[in-house]
Amino acid sequence: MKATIRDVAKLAGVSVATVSRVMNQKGYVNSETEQKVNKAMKQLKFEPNQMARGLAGKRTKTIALILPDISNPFFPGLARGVEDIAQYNGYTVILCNSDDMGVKERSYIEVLKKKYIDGIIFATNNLVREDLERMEEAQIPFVMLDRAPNMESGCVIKVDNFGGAKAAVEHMLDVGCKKIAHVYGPQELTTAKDRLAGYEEVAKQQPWYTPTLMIPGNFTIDGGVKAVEALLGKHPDVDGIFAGNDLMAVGVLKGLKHRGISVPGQVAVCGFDGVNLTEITEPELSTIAQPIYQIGELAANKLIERINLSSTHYETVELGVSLIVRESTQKS
Amino acid sequence: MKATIRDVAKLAGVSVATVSRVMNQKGYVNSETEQKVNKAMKQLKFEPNQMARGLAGKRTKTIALILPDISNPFFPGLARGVEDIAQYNGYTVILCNSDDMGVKERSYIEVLKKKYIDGIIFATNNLVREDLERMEEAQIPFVMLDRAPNMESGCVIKVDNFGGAKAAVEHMLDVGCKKIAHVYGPQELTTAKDRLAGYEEVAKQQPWYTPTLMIPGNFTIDGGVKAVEALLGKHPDVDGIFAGNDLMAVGVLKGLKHRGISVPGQVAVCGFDGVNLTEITEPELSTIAQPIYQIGELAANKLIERINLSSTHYETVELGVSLIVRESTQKS
DNA sequence: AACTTATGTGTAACCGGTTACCAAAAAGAA
DNA sequence: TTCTTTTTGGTAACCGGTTACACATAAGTT
Repeated sequence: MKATIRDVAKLAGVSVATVSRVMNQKGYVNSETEQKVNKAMKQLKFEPNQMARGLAGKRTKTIALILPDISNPFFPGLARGVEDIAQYNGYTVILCNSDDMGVKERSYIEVLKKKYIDGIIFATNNLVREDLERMEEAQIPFVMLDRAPNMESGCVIKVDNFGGAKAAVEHMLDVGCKKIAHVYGPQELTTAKDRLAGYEEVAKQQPWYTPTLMIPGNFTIDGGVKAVEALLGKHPDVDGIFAGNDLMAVGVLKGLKHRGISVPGQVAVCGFDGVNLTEITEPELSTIAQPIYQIGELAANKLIERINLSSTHYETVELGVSLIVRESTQKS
Repeated sequence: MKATIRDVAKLAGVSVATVSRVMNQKGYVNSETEQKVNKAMKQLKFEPNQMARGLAGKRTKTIALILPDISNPFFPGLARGVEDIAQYNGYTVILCNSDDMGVKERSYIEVLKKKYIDGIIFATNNLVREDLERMEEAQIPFVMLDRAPNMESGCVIKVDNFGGAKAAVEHMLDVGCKKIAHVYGPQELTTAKDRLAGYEEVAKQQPWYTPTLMIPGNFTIDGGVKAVEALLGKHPDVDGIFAGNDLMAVGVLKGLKHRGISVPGQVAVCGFDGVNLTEITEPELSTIAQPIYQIGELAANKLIERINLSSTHYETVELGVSLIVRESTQKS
C-alpha cells in the first residue's frame, strides 16, 4: 500500500541507509546515487512515516501550546502567531486549555511527554518551580509567557506591563483626568501585579492618590462591572478608570453605562492588552496594546531555536507595548 | 533512564506480551500475574511510549481541527468544545489555520497523514469532492461542519441556517420593521447561501420586497460598514437590517453610528452566530445564536465515535439555533 | 610506494511497543 | 482415563524509520 523506505531502497538499487541519508541530507552520498534515490521516491510517492521517525530519532516536529482558555479573546491572536511560525518551520501545534488549573497543566505535560512532543509554550502561570525543573530533567525545551524570572533555565517572554500601566495613567492625566482609579487583576499574576505597580508609581505623585482607588476586578468583564459599583460607592467623583485588562475595561464601560455615566464625558476609560474587541465597544476603547500576535510568533521562534540548538540557558525577552488612543479617553 | 515494557517484564518476571496484555486489557491474563505486572509498572513509573504504540498499532490518540482562522471570534468557542471532548477521551488536538485556502488545507492533510493522525474535523469549505474521497481512501475518519451533503460517506454537522434566518426576519417584522434589508456573506458558503434564502423566503411575502435590499458584506466587520453605505444610498428608508453574521452586524452598527442613525430607534439590527462580542456592542446585538461550543463537542464526539467504530457511513446532524433578543431590535 | 584522510555505501541493531502463533497447564466432557 | 476446550503466557516477527560500524575506493601527503 504505502511505500516504505525499503521499497524505495529496492527500486533505487541501494540500501535503506542511503535512502535515509538522502532524505535527511546527512553524510556522504554521491550525487548520481542521490538522483536515483530521489527518482525512486517520486515514483513511489514515498512519504516518510513520522511515527517511525519519531521513535527512532526522538523528534516529532510537534510542539504544544498550553494556555488558560482559547475562548478568552487574548489568546486566539497569540495562538495564531504560534501556529503560523510553527507551520512555517514544519511544526505542528497541539492546543491545550488548562483553565488556569495547575492539575490540568501537569496532566497535560505528562501526556505530552509520552507523545514525545518537541517543546512546550506555556501561556499560563500555575506551574511551580518544581514542575519546571522536571521539564528540564526530561529535556523538554519550553518557553513561558509573562512569568517572574526565577529560574536558571527556560525562556521567558514578557511585555512591559509596568511601563504600559504608567503610560496609561499618564495619558489619562494628559487628557485632564483629576482622579483616576485602577481596576486590577488577580495578584498571583505578575502581569496584574506589575500593572498595578505601574499605576501606583504614577498615581502616588498625585494629590488625589488614595489606596481605595484600587479595586480588584478579576480580569473578567463581570469583574469590571462589579468594580464600578464598588468604586462609585467610595469615590463618586472619579473621572478616569484604568482597567488592568481590556475585558475589565469592557465591564467598566458596561457598569458606567448602567449608571448613566457618560464615557468619556464624565469618566475616561483605558484598558490594557489591545484585543480586538476594544474596537467594537461604544465608545471605542483606548488601550495599552500588547503585540499579541508577535508574542506568539516570538515564543514559537524561540522555542524552535531551543529545540534545534538543544540550548537551555535562561533568557528573557521584553517587548514594548503601545498606547492606542481611541474615543474612551478623548475628554476634550 | 525511562522504563520500557521490557524492563517491566523483567521485573515482574513475565514476558513483554503479558505486560502488553495487562496494559491494554486484552486477552487472558491471570489476576495474580496482573497484580505483579501492575506493581512492576508502578515501581518503574512505566509510561508507554505513544510513539512506539502509534508505529505498531496505528493509533496516535491525536485528532486535528482545521479551521479558517482561530482569530475569528466564531472559532475559539468551537475549538474549546472540540478540545474538551478530546481531552476527556484521552485525545490530543492539533490546531490548523487554513485562512480558508484550499492549498493550505490540502497541505495540512498531507502533513497530518504522515503523522498518522486518527481523524480530522473540518470547519472549512474549500475541499473539493476529490479531496474528501482521498481522505476516505486513506481511511481517515473525518467530520465536516456546515457542508453541503453531497458525499456518500463522512459526517456533516450543520445548523438550521435557513430557519434561523427566517426567524430573524420574522422577529424584526414582529417588532414593527417596515422594510428589512439583508447583508449577506460569500455565496460559496452554504451557510451564507442558506441564510440569504431564509431571508428571501420571508421577505418575498412582504410588499416592500425588492432584490436591491440584499447587499453583499463578505462576513467581515468592514464588509458590514461598507454594506450600510451601499444600502442607504438605495434605500434611505430601511428600518431593519439583518446581517448574515455577527461580524457584519457589528459593522452595520458602526456604519449606522457613523451616519448618525440610531439603533434600534431608526433602524433595528440583528446578527447571526451568537458570538460573545454581540454582548459588548452598544446597543447589545440581537442575534440568531448557534450552539457554538456544543457544535465543537458534537463534532469531536462524532469523530471519536467514528474512529472507534471505524465506521464511515454518511451521516448528517442538524442542530437548532435560537433567537436572542437584545437591545438592537427593541423598537418599541 | 606507503600511509593518511575523505568519500560513498551496505549490514544490522535499535527505538518501544503490538500481536500472530505456539505450547503448556487447567478444567470440563465423554 | 482420555480427549477436547479454555486459560495463560512466551517467542519472535513486525511497524518504518535512524545510525553505529565496517568496508571499499578515491584522493592527498611525505
